[in-house]
Amino acid sequence: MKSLIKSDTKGRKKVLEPCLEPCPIERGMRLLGAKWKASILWHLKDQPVRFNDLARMIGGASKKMVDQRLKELEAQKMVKRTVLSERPIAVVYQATDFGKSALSVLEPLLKWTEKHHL
Amino acid sequence: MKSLIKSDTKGRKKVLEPCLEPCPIERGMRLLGAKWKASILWHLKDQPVRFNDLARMIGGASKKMVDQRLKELEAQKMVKRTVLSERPIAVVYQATDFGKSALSVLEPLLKWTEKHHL
DNA sequence: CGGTATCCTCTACGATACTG
DNA sequence: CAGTATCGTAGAGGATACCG
Repeated sequence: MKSLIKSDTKGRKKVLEPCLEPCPIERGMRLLGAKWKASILWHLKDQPVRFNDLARMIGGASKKMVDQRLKELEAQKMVKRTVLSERPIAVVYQATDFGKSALSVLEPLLKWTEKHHL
Repeated sequence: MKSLIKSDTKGRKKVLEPCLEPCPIERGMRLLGAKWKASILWHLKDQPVRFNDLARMIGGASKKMVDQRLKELEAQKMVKRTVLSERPIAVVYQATDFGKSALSVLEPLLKWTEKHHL
């Protein structure tokens, strides 16, 4: 599925692409359905997590992917990035309230998946 | 995102690939998150719909895509295909109870998307 | 009508190496 | 540690034409 963020004309900052699909479920899926996205958000719901720790938690996703998804989530205001210290640099990510609201919306999906052993 | 169905060794019938991700939300998204999938299912929840009608309803998706998603949904037992008549051939698709249960699980996502004007 | 077949493009995703 | 750069590939997805 297509990425949601693009660089602006000069390649400077990242911009969120609006989704124009008429069906709201479809739009919702596009917003949250990217590979690893829900999983990443899930791991950030309870405590702030450092980048490499997160990457390790999501076994299977490369750092590049984790990074990319995190940037999307940040642009979507679902995740907040905090720099704890430079040199040695330390960064943590955590789900915002909005991000948590997204997760709560996915909770039924979680139950459903488990219930049917999928 | 990768397709969920593959041909068997001899290219005969289609087989459902199991998803091995540990996170149930992630798995759920993989099951339902493919492009157009939720949207298609949505249109089949109330009445049976014929193939071409469906393709027209999902403006933007090619027949090929609609066909592909329908086959996945069928393999997942979320949609039932019924041949009404040959020559002229007529086929309808409708959501099974299981398919409807999947939709009900996505209902909160729908509300959430609308509430936040996404 | 309900699909297939073909061709093509694009980009998501992965592996690896590297940097401040 | 927290990323970025680079490169390579598979396959998702689209356009169009065709078929029984």
